[in-house]
This record gives sequence, structure tokens and C-alpha cells, in this order.
Amino acid sequence: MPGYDVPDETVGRIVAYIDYLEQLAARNVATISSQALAEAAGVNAAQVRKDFSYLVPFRLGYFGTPGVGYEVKRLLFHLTQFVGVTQERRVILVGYGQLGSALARYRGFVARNFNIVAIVDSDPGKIGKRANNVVIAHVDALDEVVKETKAEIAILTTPAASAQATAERLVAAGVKAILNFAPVALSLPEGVAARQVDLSRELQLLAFRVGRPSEEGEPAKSQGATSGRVSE
Amino acid sequence: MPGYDVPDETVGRIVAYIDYLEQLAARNVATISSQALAEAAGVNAAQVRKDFSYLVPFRLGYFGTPGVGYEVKRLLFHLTQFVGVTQERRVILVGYGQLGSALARYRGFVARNFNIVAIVDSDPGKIGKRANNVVIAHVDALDEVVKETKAEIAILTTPAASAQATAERLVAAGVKAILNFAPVALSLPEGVAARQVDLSRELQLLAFRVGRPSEEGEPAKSQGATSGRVSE
DNA sequence: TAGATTGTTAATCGATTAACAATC
DNA sequence: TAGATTGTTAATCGATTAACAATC
Repeated sequence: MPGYDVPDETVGRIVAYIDYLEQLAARNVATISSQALAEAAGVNAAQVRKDFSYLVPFRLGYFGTPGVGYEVKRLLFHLTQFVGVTQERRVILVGYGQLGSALARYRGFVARNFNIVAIVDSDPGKIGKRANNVVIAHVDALDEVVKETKAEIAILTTPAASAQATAERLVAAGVKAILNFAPVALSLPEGVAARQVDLSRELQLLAFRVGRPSEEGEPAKSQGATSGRVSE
Repeated sequence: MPGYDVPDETVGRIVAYIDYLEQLAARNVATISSQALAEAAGVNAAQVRKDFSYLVPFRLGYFGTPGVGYEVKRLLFHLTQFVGVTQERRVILVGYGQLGSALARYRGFVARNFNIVAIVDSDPGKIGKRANNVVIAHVDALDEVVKETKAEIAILTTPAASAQATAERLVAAGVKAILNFAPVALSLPEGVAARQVDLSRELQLLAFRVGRPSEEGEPAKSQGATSGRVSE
């Protein structure tokens, strides 16, 4: 497994550095210091240098010039090579509901070379429709679809109840990584990479930080129809 | 500042425990052990107990019965109180593009008492349209909209370039927490809670873990010496 | 050279996990 | 009582940050 001891945090930050370096490159900025890069990414300068140090064993360890900084273009090239951004990636989208369909159209993915090569759903009404240049297939055909399209990464937006079972089928079919939007912890075999994005959880966390707006005695409101109108 | 030394991780897990406990409650399961809860949430049993121990200073420290476990209903009540799930939360959605519109319709939010009370966008074509029972307003009116609706949490789905400026205006208008989908690190004043969800970054992280499909022969992961340094 | 900034080692911080006495 | 499981303290692990010699 490539880069097995590079922490997720480091890889994530390197992706962020790449974003920023691309802007710099577009503006023809020649060099940048770890300090400046750190500020842009909202992290510590030592962190940046430490992150770069992980690339050394990958023989991608160019790096900076003491007293000067990093050559933007060269750094960008190395980081890009490291993360493999240039590689086209084949993605299968599982679940074409509200969230799934939005993700299918999300431009950020295309921009990053993520190619949605298959979509499956369980709703018969959706099967056969075309979305994103791909015909939606039934989830029962998941196995063949994965094999035919050679999808290696899955985006999972099924309901929580079916997520684990579906994930297992994906893995059995050969998928190597899963981005899971269902609010359940997946238990997967070693060697399959997974990340969970739990949107409600994020909001609840924020709500907790905000605190209880008016501790007690606030009249309970019927949660349905708050007149959420915006004046105009 | 409620619970300021409770780690984000703990709060996040407590939300996950709540999810699972609700299922148990619905099935009329009476008690559960930290071990069983841990398995369901994909964490360590000590972790679960440690997480609960953070609630003690909040005088919500019921908790379990040694040798028996936790009463599902009672535990659920306490955790729910702690996180404040029952509170209705007012959310403003900033940016009504592909992702924004999907989030507006996302049922998981409503189910958790998150109420989208306002939507703003910069596209004149969208202004005045109705979505989610709310009339879309122009982002220029952001300040008034926040004040009128008393939104306390913002979901930010603007392009990266405008995210920081918009976030500052949100904070100035009184928003206390921001869920940021734009791929930039926001720099915000103390006391404003923020979380970033960067979808492309998640995918790139997974892509990295999958490895470069074509090539083989990365540095050996066997501890010390990388013997096979491949040529440049 | 003097000033700036790297790459890396060591110190610090915080979160996870193990261990175990308390106790139902 | 014997077995199970809690709540908490201590040990471990890993990630972040500070510090600094190397060096452009």
C-alpha cells in the first residue's frame, strides 16, 4: 500500500496546498515560503514543512531552498505527482436521491479528474434515465456495473439501513475506496479505504458549539411551519 | 461557554450514539453496554465510557449501572439534552447552486430539527424564487436577512473566491457557526464555530489511498529500510 | 557576509486505549 | 457470592508545534 504511513491529515493538507499553489502559479508567483503557504492554508509553518518531509521516501523530495523558499511550479508538480491528481479516477455513484444527484453534477469533482462512470439506484422510476452522460442502472446489477466500468471509488448515498450491505457488495465487486454519506459507521476489510461525511452530524456539532440559545422556558415551537420567509 | 473542553470528536460520537440508541429505543431494547454501543459505532468501548464522562460536569452524568450497562431510554434522554438535539435551529443557506439546492432539500436536516429559514444567492435569475418554503434573497441583503430570521447557523456553498468575505459578513450579521463547503480555510474570530466539508478533498484522499492504478512498486512498507528505491 | 528559511529533531499537546478498583 | 460492567486513572500513541543547526 503506497504511502501507508502518511497520515490522512497530511494528505488532506497537501491537497489544500495544491489548490493554493495553482492560484499562485496562475498569477506567475515564482516562490513561496512555508510561512506564507501556512497562512493561506490556515495551518502552522512547521506543519507545512513536516508535511513535505513525508514525501521524501517517495523520492519526490525536491524541495525548498533555505533562505528562499519553494519554487511554486516545481513544488506544485511534486505535490501533484505525489497525490496523483493527474490520474483519471473512475467513480461509481450509489444512490441517486437528492444528495446523489447533486454530487453527480458537482463540478468540483470533474475539475479534479473524478469521472462518474456509473450510477445505480434502487428506484425503478430512475432506472434507464440518463444522468451525467451515464445510464442509471439498478442496484442489483451493481456487481456487473462495477466490473464493466472498472470503477475503483464509490460514493455511497444510500439510506443508512442499506449502507453496510451495499458497501460489502461494492468491495466484493472490486471497489477499493468508499466515500460514505450514510450516517452509519461502515465496517470494511483491511485495505479498503473509507471516509465518512455525515452532514447532519456536522450541523449538530455546530449547534452544540452555539449553545442553547435560550436555556429553559422557551415556548416550544411546532417545528414544521416556522414562517421562514425572507422579506423582499 | 457551554462545554468548551469537550472535544469535537466526542460531541460527534455522541451524536452517533444517539442515532443508534434511537433505533434501540424503537425496538424497545432496555439496556446496552458500552461494549455493544462501541461496536455499533465502530469505536472502542473505553472510548464510549470516556465520552460519557465528559457529561458529568454538566450535571447530566447519570449514567450506567456497573454489571448491567446503560438504560437505553435514560441514556438517550441525557445525551439528547447534552447535545441539544431537541432545540430547533435556524439555518441560513448561502449559495443556491448544485450543492446548495440539494442541501436545502436534504431530509436529514429537517429530521434533526434544522430549519432552513433563509436562502441567499448572487444569481439574479434565482432571486425571488421559492425553495423549501423560503423565498431566495439576494446575497447583498444578507445582513438584513440574518437579522430578520435570526439565523444562527450558516451553510456556506459559495465559490471559494467569495467564501471568506461572505463568512465575514455572516459573522458581522450575528451568525454563530458556519458549515463551510467552499474549499478554502476560513479565518474567523474566536467564538465563531466552523467546520469544513471539502468533498473534492475527501475524494482525493481516497484516490491517494487507492494508489496509482497503473504503477506498482512503491517504497516497501516494511518498517525501516526502503530497499527498492526505484529509479527517477 | 548577514538575513532568511529550510529540513529535522525534540518537546508538547491531546486524544485513544488499556487496566483495574468499585460496585451492581 | 461470582460475573459483568462501570467510571476513572495511567499508559500509549500519534499528531502538532517549537527550536535550531544547516545552508542558500
